[in-house]
Amino acid sequence: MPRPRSLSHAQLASAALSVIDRDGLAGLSMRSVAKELGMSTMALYRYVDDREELERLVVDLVLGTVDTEPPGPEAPWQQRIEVLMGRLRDAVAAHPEIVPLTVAHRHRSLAGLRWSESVLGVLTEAGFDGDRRVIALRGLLGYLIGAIQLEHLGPLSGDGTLAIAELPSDAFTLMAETARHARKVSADREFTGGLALLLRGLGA
Amino acid sequence: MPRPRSLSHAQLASAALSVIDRDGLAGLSMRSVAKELGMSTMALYRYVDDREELERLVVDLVLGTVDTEPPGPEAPWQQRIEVLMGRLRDAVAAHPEIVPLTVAHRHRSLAGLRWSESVLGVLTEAGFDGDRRVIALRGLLGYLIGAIQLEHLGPLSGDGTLAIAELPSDAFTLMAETARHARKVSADREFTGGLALLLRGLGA
DNA sequence: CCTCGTAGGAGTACGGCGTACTCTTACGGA
DNA sequence: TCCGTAAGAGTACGCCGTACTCCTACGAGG
Repeated sequence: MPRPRSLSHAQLASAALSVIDRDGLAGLSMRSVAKELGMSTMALYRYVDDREELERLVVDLVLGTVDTEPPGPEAPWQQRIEVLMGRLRDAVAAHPEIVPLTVAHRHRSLAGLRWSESVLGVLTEAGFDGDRRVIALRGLLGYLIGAIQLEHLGPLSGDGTLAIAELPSDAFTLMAETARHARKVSADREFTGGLALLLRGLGA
Repeated sequence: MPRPRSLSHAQLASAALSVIDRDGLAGLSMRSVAKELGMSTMALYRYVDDREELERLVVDLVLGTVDTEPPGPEAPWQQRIEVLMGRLRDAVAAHPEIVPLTVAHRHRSLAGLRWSESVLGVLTEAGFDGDRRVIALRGLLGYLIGAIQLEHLGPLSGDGTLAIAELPSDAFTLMAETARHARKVSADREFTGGLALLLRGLGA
């Protein structure tokens, strides 16, 4: 057969990721990625059906870096899950701009599914099955997605905390007070603290 | 002063919401909203700085419908919070297409802040303060945002469950099994089940 | 070694988007 | 009645994703 492909999906994805890291998610376009690769815009369509598939490749690239091997089985299951959750959070935190992409394409990413499978493995070994296991996984996933977005797209912590602290404070007494206090709580402690609540609930 | 405004922000927002309900979020544009109102595209900019502000108005309109009055103080605080969470979930569920908008503009919506203030009120009456209260609010908010997105934008429940059930099942044994089982768990039970975990953790 | 089919890649073009800018028009106070 | 002001229309620009056409470089079969 003629003309072997000169580009792998991984190269394409990492070019897109470079664009995102440099110019933000808003800077991502078929044109900008093509320029990054030194080829014409339309040539990208030899490798990808549409922009959505390109985005999925980026998500796969990032989620592919997380180690899905469940941590040592001698540890308590709560801690094993905490490690898995933390690894995914860290991988996304390395490229915060892709947060909206991970949310949109999570369920179509093989790497993401591998991670879920791993979490399910730990849950199963801990004795979860049936409805309880479904609810546990969904609860963890929901918290993970929501917490990551709170962390990277908005207050309480981060810039937004300041905005809230400037509200008409007679109508939002508690919000103002909490926002002020939140500035002293690190994103790490917020994440693991919330997760600990969930895990404690799972254990009861 | 001349030419009183012929449109209120609420009218503008509800026109935009009509477009979204009819044509989906992808159908929302300055042009489509202007057409809905029978006016020129650029006239919208007399009422709104840019598209982002229009989106924020839509979020405010929807979140404005939730009753933020905390339920009766005689009830246990877990139940009071569950009611508040449920009300917000229901309001969003009435217009599922706006989910991405609520996530993006949540922290700039007055109605959203009112809701948070109300949750903080319940938490405070339940004895939470300082770091614990920050973490409780963030945990609840994170779960709420994540769970709503899971519910409306992807698997496990919904169409995606089927997609997962068709995976190479030797590599994703647990995912396939869980997805199959998840079809028998209603979205309602998933949401309240996960929330119950969080609330149980808060109570310990 | 040559040739030919195939797939890679370039170029052009279209419709849609957000929005900056200019011009016209309808109103309310003096 | 007239005038200042803001409402609204219209036009245009530079992006976007992508459909389509054309040219070109390659590798296998003779």
